[in-house]
Amino acid sequence: MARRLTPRGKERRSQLMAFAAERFAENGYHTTSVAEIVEGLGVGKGVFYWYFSSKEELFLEILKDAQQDLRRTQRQAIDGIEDPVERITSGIRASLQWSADHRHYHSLVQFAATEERFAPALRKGQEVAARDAMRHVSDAIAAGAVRDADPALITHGILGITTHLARVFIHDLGKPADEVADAAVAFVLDGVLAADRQPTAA
Amino acid sequence: MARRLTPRGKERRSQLMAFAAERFAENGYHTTSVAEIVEGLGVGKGVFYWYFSSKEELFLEILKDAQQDLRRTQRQAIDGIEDPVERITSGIRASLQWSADHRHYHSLVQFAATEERFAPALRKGQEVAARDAMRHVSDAIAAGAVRDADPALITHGILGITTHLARVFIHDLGKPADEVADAAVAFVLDGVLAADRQPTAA
DNA sequence: GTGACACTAGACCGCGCGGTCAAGACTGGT
DNA sequence: ACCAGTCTTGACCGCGCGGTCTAGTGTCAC
Repeated sequence: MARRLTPRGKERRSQLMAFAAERFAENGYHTTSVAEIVEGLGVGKGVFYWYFSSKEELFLEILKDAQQDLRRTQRQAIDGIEDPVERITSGIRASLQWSADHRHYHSLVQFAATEERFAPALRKGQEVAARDAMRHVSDAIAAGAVRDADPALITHGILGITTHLARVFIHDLGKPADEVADAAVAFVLDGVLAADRQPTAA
Repeated sequence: MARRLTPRGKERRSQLMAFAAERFAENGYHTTSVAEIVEGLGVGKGVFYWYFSSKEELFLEILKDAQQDLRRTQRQAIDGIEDPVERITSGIRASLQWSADHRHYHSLVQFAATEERFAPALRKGQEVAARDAMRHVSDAIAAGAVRDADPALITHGILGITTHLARVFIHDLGKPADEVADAAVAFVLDGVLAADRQPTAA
């Protein structure tokens, strides 16, 4: 698409994306019709196709936006932190907080993975994120702070814990993000740190 | 539905479920039409609606089947094992092996979670699985083998690692299930075991 | 005030979908 | 041999979808 947009136009576009994201997350992509989206905003169908060339494009745009936003949040969170392990834990905390603040994003991702035409775009963003995280893991291993195992496996173990706990405890059960973050960090560190650990007594 | 089925009928029904599961996983639920399914099997449309009252019912049936099969596999894997920690690790290994043997199931689950009308059925099965696993975690905590934290958090941490590693390394990268299982178990145990652990040296 | 263009409305279109149905073929029990 | 009931065929239906298009209206630069 890419049109010249006045401030008013930008506002409309954002409205459409925000509302559609909510509906997609709630009801699913296919079950949410373009008609439903424009009706929900009380506008005509022409508005939709002025800003997006198709429903598919809208979805991809929402996905891209969310991935960029998460990445920006993570970068800000670890900015200025030197210790690689702290960078990792801060990243985890930031991700979980972001998850709590953008609840519908999870469903969108899950859906995108199930359809051939959305999977590539999704995967691309996730690979970028995984590479970011893996760099810190590798740094931590090099510094002797994390046990010397395949960084890819460690990284994805961390990502797995983080996303799953986000879904179950933040998304579904509504627990506060910081509590879940504490638990996630504890789990990850005790599985990852090479330093000694006190046994919890028998 | 529930019809009286002759052996021939049961065979057809299985064919339909197997083929549909493959197409759903490959292309998505909505993008796979009933017409496509029956054409793929070279039969008429009436066949489909003889065995299933709707496309939706078919999907739920596939989901239920898979969940039952996984659960059966897990039960068999831990049968006769006493030590709760070993039960957990055996469960992890069995799950990952099952994942490798039933690659398309993952996509189905991911999709089911994104649509209001499938989510309940999915969640129900997952809660059963989580409760199963949690019992062993609680046993392990009681035995002093696992550190004394919220069993739900520990359990879901384990499930998160397991499913995520399955998706990335088995599903996407095609690594052998037993290798991934070793890594998953190592990650989980070092994050969970209360017993002493040797530092990996600095 | 006027022209240029960003923006909006909503009737309309064709397609392909999920689902139906009437007619008949196959199969096994008796 | 026959019948009851399982199984199969494929033309058909109506609906609702994504997407189009025309006739506008709002807005701002000059």
